Amino acid sequence: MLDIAEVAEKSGLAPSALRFYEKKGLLSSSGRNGLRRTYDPEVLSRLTMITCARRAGFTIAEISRFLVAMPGDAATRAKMADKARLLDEDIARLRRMRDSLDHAATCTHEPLVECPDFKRALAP
Amino acid sequence: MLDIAEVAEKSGLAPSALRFYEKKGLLSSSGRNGLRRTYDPEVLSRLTMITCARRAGFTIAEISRFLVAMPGDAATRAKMADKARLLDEDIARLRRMRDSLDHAATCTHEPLVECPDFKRALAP
DNA sequence: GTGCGACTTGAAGCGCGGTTCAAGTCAAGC
DNA sequence: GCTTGACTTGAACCGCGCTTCAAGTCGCAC
Repeated sequence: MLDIAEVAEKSGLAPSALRFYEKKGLLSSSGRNGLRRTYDPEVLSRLTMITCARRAGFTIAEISRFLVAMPGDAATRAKMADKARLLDEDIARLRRMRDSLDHAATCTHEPLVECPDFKRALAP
Repeated sequence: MLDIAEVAEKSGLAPSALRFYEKKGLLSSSGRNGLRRTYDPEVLSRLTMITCARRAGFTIAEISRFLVAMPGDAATRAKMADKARLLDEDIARLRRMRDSLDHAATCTHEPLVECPDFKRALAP
């Protein structure tokens, strides 16, 4: 069993964030030692997932809905597939942005914002 | 010349957002008709860029720094290249998240969060 | 000249994702 | 038993990216 400081250190999250996630239903401490939360080591992989999902642009509320999903929950499954398609669009957008930035870093247009290559890449 | 309502409609942004961007230095109205802002049609492509950059995760402050970049500004160029490399990481993360969601949509593990395939995809 | 309505301003408010703070509780070491 | 210090709580606060609101100003039609 881990205490909150250990989980914070291993997950890279602040203790306040862990308590915040618990209040929001993303996380549960597995028990208490007195007042103090104790955590099953398994929470670490859950936190990895949560952090990854957050960085992919999911809100706390979305993540908490997905984390309770069961195989029989067709509606949630469908939403996951929908989200995957939205991520496809995000990925395409980020790729264009990256290519524009790569171009911008060497382009000699003055001012940069007027470069036709730069603009074309961003406004398909 | 366009007025704020026209720019709002064509750009898909709220008039309040246009005023907000102007206050933050991302945008400038080209003049006034009395009190009212008038816009050069060229702002539309600038807004397209801004919206794209926002959706790629850039903050207002970052975008405004990039938009004033000149070819001679080596420091800003370098930052653009750095940002492009960060986007590479974001893109990789989003791809993993998308693949996990695609898997999750059909996986029969109970509960889903325990599926080893799902976890492996998210925690490389 | 007198409405009307779409604009103007600054200030306040909101949802998100937390952090910070004050006050209190508890386990462990002396 | 008493201190110490890491935890606990709820409430207040923060930065971001806007939106909303109240009060005021203007162009234009009548």
